[in-house]
Amino acid sequence: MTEKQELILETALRLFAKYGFDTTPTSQIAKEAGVSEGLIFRHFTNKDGLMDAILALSDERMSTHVSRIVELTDPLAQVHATIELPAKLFSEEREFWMLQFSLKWQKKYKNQPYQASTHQLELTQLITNAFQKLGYPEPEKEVLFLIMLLDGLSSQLMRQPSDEFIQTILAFIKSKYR
Amino acid sequence: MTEKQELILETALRLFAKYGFDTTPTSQIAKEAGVSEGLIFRHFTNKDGLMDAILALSDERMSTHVSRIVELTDPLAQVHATIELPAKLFSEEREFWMLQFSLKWQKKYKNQPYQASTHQLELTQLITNAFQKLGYPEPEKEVLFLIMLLDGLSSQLMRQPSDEFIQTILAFIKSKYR
DNA sequence: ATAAAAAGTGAGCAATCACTCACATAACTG
DNA sequence: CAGTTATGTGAGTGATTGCTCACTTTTTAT
Repeated sequence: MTEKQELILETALRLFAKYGFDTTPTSQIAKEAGVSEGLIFRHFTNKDGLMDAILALSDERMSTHVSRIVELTDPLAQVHATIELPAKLFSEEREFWMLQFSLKWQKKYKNQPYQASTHQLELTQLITNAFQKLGYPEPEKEVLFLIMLLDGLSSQLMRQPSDEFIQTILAFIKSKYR
Repeated sequence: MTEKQELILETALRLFAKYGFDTTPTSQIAKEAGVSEGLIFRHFTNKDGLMDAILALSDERMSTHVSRIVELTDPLAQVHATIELPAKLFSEEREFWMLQFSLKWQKKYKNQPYQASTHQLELTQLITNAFQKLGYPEPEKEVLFLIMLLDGLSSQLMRQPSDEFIQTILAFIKSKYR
């Protein structure tokens, strides 16, 4: 990955997150990245290719986070770590994950990111087992419940990202699982 | 509201929900509605005006649903009715509400629909009181929790709209509040 | 050093899109 | 009925956009 390639990806990510994919012209990406427009197409074929490259990074990063949760041995610790995941994602790379979540609603990339990825499935399986070990009578439904909750949490985090708010709500959610 | 005006709105709604606002040309709306393209602009000024007209309907419809919940006297019944709200919205007018939810993530209409409307606030207040009456120690946090949960539920409903799934998950959620 | 491959440029093209406008028809109004 | 307003048409326009391509510069390989 060239220095300019990374620069293009970073800029595209920032602009896509800020203005949306369809409303961000490749000319603007080139301008703000300080490269010629043609270079974008040389490296990423077309505008969709740019998005695909950004999404490929999503999988890598998610993989790291999930494997850290898998490493935990205590099932309750796994559940709590999962609850903390959205806030962690947003604190580390806000724009990147905001783009991910906004994409969930776009038809084009419906089968790509966060939601139905291998890691999502792996995590679901893990937390199902965790709930089972913790003695919950309906672990599958419990996981679905948690997924929905964290989905909504992500949505809240995008609007109200103050540290105080995050800590309060995380503590409250965790208090429901002990 | 003319017959053709309604036809345009319906068609625009369907196409916006299916393909997204930015990627739906006004020419296609006109074509599928069986009217001339110029008529769209005569009635709705510009493409944004079309969207605004659609969003104005959102407020009306939500108002009906919220006032029905307000009319209930039992606080637990209010909570349960709120839990059923997303599924109700989707069963009645799927495309319409899908568009609403997808819009949440678009910068342009961030201050418009579902989320921060008067009715959202009214409902939040109502359910806060309901939780208080039910003896929950932290009613404000409890409401936020429920909002997030229902947000995530909406997201699930869009992907997996089978009746069986909906009934199962609704029953499970409601079993948490009694 | 030289050739070949890769990286980088930017003017320009074809297509698309939101929107206009001159005009036609239909619906009210007195 | 005549006059006025509202509704409806669709070809045309200017601006924008994704993308190409002929070309230059830099890097790599031998």
